[in-house]
Amino acid sequence: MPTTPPRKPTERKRGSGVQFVYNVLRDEILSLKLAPGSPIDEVQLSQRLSTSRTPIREALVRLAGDGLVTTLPNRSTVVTNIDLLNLHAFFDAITLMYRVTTRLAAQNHRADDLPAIRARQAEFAQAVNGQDALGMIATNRDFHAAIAAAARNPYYESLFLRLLDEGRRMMRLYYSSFNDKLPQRYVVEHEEIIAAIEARDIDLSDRLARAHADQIVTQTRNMIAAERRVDISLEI
Amino acid sequence: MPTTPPRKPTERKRGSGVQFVYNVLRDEILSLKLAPGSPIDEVQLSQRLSTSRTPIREALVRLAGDGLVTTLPNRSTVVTNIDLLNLHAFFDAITLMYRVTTRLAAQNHRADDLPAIRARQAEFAQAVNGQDALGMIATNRDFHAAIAAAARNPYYESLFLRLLDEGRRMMRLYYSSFNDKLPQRYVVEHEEIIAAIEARDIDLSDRLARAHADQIVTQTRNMIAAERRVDISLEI
DNA sequence: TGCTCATTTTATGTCGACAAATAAAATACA
DNA sequence: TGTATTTTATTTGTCGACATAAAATGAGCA
Repeated sequence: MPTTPPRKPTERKRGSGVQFVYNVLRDEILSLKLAPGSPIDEVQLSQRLSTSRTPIREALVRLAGDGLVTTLPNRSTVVTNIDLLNLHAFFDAITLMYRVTTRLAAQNHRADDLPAIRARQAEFAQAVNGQDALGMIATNRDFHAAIAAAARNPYYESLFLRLLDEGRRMMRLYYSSFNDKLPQRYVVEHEEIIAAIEARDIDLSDRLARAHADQIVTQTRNMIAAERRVDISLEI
Repeated sequence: MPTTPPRKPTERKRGSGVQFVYNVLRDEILSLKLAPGSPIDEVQLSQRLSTSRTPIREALVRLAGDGLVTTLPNRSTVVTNIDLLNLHAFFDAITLMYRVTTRLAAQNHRADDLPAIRARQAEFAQAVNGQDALGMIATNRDFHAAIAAAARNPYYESLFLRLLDEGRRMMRLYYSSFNDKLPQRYVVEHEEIIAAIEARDIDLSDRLARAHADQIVTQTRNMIAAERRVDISLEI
């Protein structure tokens, strides 16, 4: 992948400018190519993406709505940094969303939802088999996003997507301490979840989702704790 | 209250323009002064609020992030209309948020949270005693928002606020069929909730919040059903 | 009269520029 | 040398204008 986004100097359809900027920035933020806390220079960005400041600003406002950037009045907007103080709130919320979306998917899914979910699961399994940790994070997100779509509740879905993105950033941040032994266990759990959804077993779906979420939360916690110990030992 | 917003032709501090426009539009949308589905003319708005189109657009983007307006590409942005198809999803989500925020408030509230909550409850009781239905809706929102703030989970809080606002619009929409006998019952339930939070009784808080939410959902459902019958009879 | 296509019109998306506010630098002073 | 104050510079917030896309209008024709 080239590090510079694909662009042709002044050829872009009307109306796609903002979307383009939004997508580029969003991707760079989630992939930590833009570090948390780093300031965003509007002029520099407008030059890099060869557009005026107006689409940049609009994209930034949207990203601020997503919580991905923070706008300081009259000062630079910065990439929202990951606060380790509210970790508990994050884990609590994402666990609940895992459960609720899976439950509702078992209840509300329609005929063509399952193929979509299975397709995401196939990509996930492929990433795990290929020992592609970053790919696993992304495909895991897509898998659960597909389930959330089948749950047919846009309120839960939007919060869940936001939390999954936040989790993706966190995972990337602490990726260095990943042991790289990607657990086949997650693949199995995903399969069980699919089966429960297909059987429309709401209670089982809930229990599986809860266990799955606890798994992920525990591993993430361990990752962060390990990294923190390294930080501390480096500080001293 | 004057129907035109307070403004002085060209005197406004730098940076407050967007916030001002955002607040005015938000209030007008939530109070149904701007009807759901009605288009928003940027030029007309810029003249009415005596500002340029740029702050208007930025405010509209923010409102779109809140789900209060919907932007149709290359076409007018319209006030998001209340879809009665997803009512089930709405009630499901708001009930869960009532429960979760109350639970967590019981668990996480600090010393100065309760006075704030009690202040909102006093306003609520006053609105109920004064048979001020619209005031009751607004103060009820603020009461539960205060509880959500004490719950110390920004993810739940933001979703809950969004749902409460959406509910406020729905209530206003069907206000005509309100019986105007404002139930003292809600005041009592609020008092019980406060007591449970203060006692840090998580299970009781959850049960009370659930019952309270069911009350509100049931009444709202009845209101809508009654109004719908009227609609149907008018159509025939 | 009714339908299709060209034209006009209206409103949005984007642009470059100016003004104000904050940060940075430079100067004055103790 | 260190601190306070003025000056400069950088960056954001706002503005008016132009370009373009979709809707509204009107002309042409069957």
